[in-house]
Amino acid sequence: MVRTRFAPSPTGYLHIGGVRTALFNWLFARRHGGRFILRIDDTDQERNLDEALEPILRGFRWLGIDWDEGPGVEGAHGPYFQSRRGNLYQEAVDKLVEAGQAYHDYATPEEVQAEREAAQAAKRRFVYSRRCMADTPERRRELEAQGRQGVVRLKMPRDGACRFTDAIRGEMAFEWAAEQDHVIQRADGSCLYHLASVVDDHHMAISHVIRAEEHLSNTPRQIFIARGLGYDLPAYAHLPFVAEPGSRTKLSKRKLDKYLKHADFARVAEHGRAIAEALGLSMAPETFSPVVVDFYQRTGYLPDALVNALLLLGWALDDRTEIFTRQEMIDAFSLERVSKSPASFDPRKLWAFQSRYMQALSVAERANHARPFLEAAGLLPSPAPAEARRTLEAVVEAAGDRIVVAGDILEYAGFFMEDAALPYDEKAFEKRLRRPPEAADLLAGFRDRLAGLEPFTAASVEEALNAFTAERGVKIGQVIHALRVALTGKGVGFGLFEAAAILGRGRCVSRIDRALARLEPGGGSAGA
RNA sequence: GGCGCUAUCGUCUAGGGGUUAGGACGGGUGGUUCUCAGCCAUCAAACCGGGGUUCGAAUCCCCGUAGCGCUACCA
Repeated sequence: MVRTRFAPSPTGYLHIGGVRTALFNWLFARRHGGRFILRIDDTDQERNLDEALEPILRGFRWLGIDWDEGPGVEGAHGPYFQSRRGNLYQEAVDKLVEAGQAYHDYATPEEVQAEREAAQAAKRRFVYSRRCMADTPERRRELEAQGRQGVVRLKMPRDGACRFTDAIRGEMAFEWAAEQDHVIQRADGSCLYHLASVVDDHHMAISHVIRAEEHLSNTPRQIFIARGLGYDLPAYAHLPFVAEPGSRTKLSKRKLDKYLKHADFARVAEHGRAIAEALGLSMAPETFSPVVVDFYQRTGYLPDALVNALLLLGWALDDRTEIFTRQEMIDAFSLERVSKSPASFDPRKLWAFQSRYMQALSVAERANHARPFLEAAGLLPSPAPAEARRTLEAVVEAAGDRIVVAGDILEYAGFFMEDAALPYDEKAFEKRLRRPPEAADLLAGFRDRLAGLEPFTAASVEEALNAFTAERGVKIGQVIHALRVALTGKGVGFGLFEAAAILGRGRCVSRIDRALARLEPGGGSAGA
């Protein structure tokens, strides 16, 4: 039975690199009919657990990465919170000490550090002298009588090598002597990560440990612990890092400001921020970032697009397949095809996936994705009346592939506003209405045509405009750009005739009148 | 400092003793449209360096170099 796991710390946000690791674990479990376990690494019990965990679970749910055991899904191997498994760790520590694979040690951190520095100065590898090792009760009492605090250290072998097979990197060999006598239990009785991780993996019957490359060098000490406890070893697979955009450095959640200097990242972040602002959300910059899953959820990306992009970060099927449905990726996934070198996360490539996935949806589906954004912005009541829904679908259809993420609907907010509330892009207003001397006259003339136009459709408006420009002997561009600004407030947008048809005769006339009034001396040109 | 992992276009990658080194993103140019987006066509762009093995190396081996990781009473 294949059983894989992902063990996030409750940090308050789900990081894109972590999701990639979780995804590969999930895919591997699903591929082999196994189970995917979510285990919460909450040994630092400093913050409010629920508050710190919720965004992580929400992110996984949104992405469709479901867990078979973990928070909210009880199984035979719980509890799934490390903070509640202390008894198992203590048991393991005792067993290791009893078996002579670990020992109580009473050296102060300063004493150990001094040895470490001496070794470095001599350009030797550091090997602890075990000067304060206490392997008998008498020795323990003696050292404790000196007022020393004890920890438990691993008694690592000092000869030979640790060999294991990594499913991605092949045969590995590490000199045992390079390993430290790592502390597994602190003076206060709490246990450290490596011990807890090995114990939990065993008790949760994890068959494949699939994790990031940073743990490759940690594997020997974990194997030592597992063997000391008499556990069967899981299979290991060490994934390449997810690196920063445009670099080979490990992606870190701490360095948002640095990523924002990268042009591609900045662009995506800026786009997301504009959507958040249109929604009136005040987002904390440290979590509203393109390295955090929440960013994509809030700006209206499709989970399938994000998952697809993440899939290709360190894995490829062949020389051309890029688009995978969830089932296709489950069927195709294998550890053998995971690459060994770090992959840097490219938000522009994700954007391209998003664009493709969005365009593959029907108008009704895209409208469904977009509607919550208009509601959140206060532009559409919830539930929306039938007429508003028709307008929404018409806008979505006309906008076509201009709506890449669902939040892009807010670019078309003007269609959902009162005429009197329509904001103008001042530069466009200046260029298309104020500066061309004939603009006001042409617009006024065409307004009267529209006022009597029947029926009022995209085709009839186009016909009317063609007739009008022919009569006046002007080019179509002399009217159309001015009209666009008058109707939508913007200099760019989708087809103008479609825009007019969506607004309808009354609103078109009203918006033209408002723009014309604004053109007159003293006509609301303040701030221009 | 020690130990380890890694190295193909700017980015993600395919290939893996003989290839015009393939695809995608991004970029350039031309076309189409009322603007924008798109779409179509087209172009540029890579095997880290040095040695070896071999008839032949980007591919195998060694050495460098670089990046990253581990070297914590962090995870």
